[in-house]
Amino acid sequence: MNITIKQIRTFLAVVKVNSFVEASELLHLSQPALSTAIKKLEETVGGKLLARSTRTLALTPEGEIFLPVARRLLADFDNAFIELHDLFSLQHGNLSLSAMPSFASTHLPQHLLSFNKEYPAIKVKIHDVIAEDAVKMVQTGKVEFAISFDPDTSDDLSFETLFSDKFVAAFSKNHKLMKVKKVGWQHLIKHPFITLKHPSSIRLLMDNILAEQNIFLNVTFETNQLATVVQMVATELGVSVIPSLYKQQMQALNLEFRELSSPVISRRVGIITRRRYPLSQTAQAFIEILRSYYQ
Amino acid sequence: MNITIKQIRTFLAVVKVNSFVEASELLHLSQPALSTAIKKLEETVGGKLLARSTRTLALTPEGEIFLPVARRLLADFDNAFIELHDLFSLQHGNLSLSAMPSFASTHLPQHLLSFNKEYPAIKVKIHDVIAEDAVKMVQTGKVEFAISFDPDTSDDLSFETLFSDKFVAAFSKNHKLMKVKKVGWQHLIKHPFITLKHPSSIRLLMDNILAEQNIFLNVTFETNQLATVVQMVATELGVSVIPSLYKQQMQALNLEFRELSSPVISRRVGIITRRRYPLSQTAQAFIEILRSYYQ
DNA sequence: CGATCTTACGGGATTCGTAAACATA
DNA sequence: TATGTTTACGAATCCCGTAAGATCG
Repeated sequence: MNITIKQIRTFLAVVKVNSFVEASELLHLSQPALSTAIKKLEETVGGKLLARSTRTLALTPEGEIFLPVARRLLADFDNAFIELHDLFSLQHGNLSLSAMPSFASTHLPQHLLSFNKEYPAIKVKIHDVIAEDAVKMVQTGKVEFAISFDPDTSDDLSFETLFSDKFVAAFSKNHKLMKVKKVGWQHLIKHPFITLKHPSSIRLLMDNILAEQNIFLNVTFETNQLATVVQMVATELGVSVIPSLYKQQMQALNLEFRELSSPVISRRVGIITRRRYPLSQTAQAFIEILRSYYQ
Repeated sequence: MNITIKQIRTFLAVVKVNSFVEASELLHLSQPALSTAIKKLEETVGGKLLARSTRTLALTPEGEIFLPVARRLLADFDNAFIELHDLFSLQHGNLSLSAMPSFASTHLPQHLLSFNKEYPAIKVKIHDVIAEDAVKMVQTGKVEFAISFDPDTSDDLSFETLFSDKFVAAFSKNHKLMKVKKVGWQHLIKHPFITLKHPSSIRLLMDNILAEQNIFLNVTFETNQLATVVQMVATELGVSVIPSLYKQQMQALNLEFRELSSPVISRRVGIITRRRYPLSQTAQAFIEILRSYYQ
C-alpha cells in the first residue's frame, strides 16, 4: 500500500475535465500512462473510483465520497510545502535575537536596516538586555543567537568574533584632562570615576586587568547601564572608560574620548550561538550580513 | 517539485527514533537509501530539515516548524485511505434503497437480515413507499436502487427481474366462495370487490388485462395500500385479487387465497437502477444477496 | 465507424542495496 | 578509534511513451 500525491493529482485532474484524454494533456502525460496510474490507485484503495466506458465517464459512489477528501488532502499538502519552501527562501518567517545594550543601541539598527531591505517579509524580535541575559537567552533557546562580548569558553555555547572593541577614556570637553595630550591611566585615577556595578562583565574585566598592573581607580559612582555612565560623564560628575562602541553617542553628547594604552582594555564583540543546535536559514542570513560588514 | 508520502514517512521515522540507522531498520530500508531519500526531500523543499553529523542528529528550526505539519499531513492521509479502503471492503458505509410496500413488508426483512449478518457495520435506509415513488427515488438519485414491479422500459432506468408474482383471489374463510372448488373471474365479479385506487400501477395493469377480456369487476371499495385491502378482505367487506407476495400475511389473517387463470395476472418484481450510474460496492453486495436468493 | 479507454512492451528514470569513503566525538 | 552518515555504483523496480487492441455509442 503506497499511494502517491501524484496519483491524487491525477484522479482530481480526470474528475475536473471528465476525460482521460484531456486530463492526460493537462498533466503532460500520455493517456495510457494516466490510465495505468488511475488503475494502480484503484488497486491500492481496493475498488473503482471512476466508472468508465469508451463514451462515458462518471465517479462511482465511492469516488464521489473520496473526491472532497482528495481535494482537501492535496490542498493541505501543497500549502504545507509552499509554506516550507517560502520559509527556506526567506519569504516569510520570524527571527529572535538578543543583543547587549551597547550593541543594540549603536551598531544594530543599521544592520537591521540592511536585513529588512533584503528580506522585508521577515519579522524580527530584538531582545536588548544586559550581556549576561543576552547569553542566557541563547542557552535557554529563547533566541537563536546573541550579539555580545565573548562569554569565554562555554561548553554549550560557541562564539564568533565580529570585531574587537577597545575601551577609551571619556570625559567632558570642560574637563582639566583636555589639556593633557596623551591621557593614561595615571591621569584617570586622580579623578572621580564612574563605572558599572558588579557583577557586570565589563567591570570585572577592567578590575582584573588593572589589579594586575596595580592600578586602583577612584570609583565614585556605580550604575547598571553604560548609557547612564555616558550621561553622567557628560554631566561632569567624573571620568570613565567606555567601549568605543559608544563613540557616536559620545560625540553627540559633546564628550571627549581618548585611546588608552598600557594596559589596553579591549573585548571581542561577536555572535554567540548554541552548540549542536543548527541555525535557521533566517538567522544565517542575518549573521552573513554581520560578517560581511565586519569582514 | 514532487514530494511523496514516503518521504514524509521517512522524515517522521528519523525524527521519531533520532537516528538514520534505526529509522532505516524501522522502514525496512537500507541506511544509505534512507539518507538519499532525506536528501532528496530537503532538495525539493529548499533547505535542510535535519542537522546531522556522525554523532549528533537534530532538527533544524525549519524542521521543527515542519514536524507537526508533517505529522498532521500523514495522519490525514492515512486516515483518508483507511476509510476509503474500509468503504470498499464494506467495513462501513451507508446504503439507501427504496422498495414498494408489498415487497418491503413481506420479503425484504429476511434479506436485510442476511445482509446485516454478512455486513454488520453498514447502515441501511429503507424507503418503503408506493411503487411509483420508489422508482422516482432511483431516477432522482435519492436511492441507489429500488425493488418494485417492472416500471416498463425507461430511457434512464434499467430493470433486472428477480421473480414473477402471480395475483391470487382472496376472500374470507367464511365466504360463500369457499364452497367453489376452482375460483375464477366469473365468480369474483359477483361479489363486492376491494382494490387499489387509480393511478396505482397494479390497478392499471388489472383493469387493462380484464378490459381486454370484457371482465368488469364490481369495485365497491378503493384504497391506497394493499395492506389495507388485505385487512378489508379479512373484515369480510368483499373479495379481492392480491399479489401472492402477501401470502404469508393472508395466512396470518386466516384468509383464503386461490390461483386464478384466464387471464393470469402477474407482474415481474425486480431491481431498478439508474442507467449510466455505477452502483456502490455496498449496493452490489445487497443485490447479490437478492440474486442468489431468487436465482 | 469513430472516439476513448485498456493492454502490451520496450526504454528510461528513479530508487534500492552493497561496499567504500568520510566525518566527528 | 568507533560509530554513524555520505558517496559511488551496479541492479532491480517503477513509470512513462508508443503501438496495437478492445469496446461502446
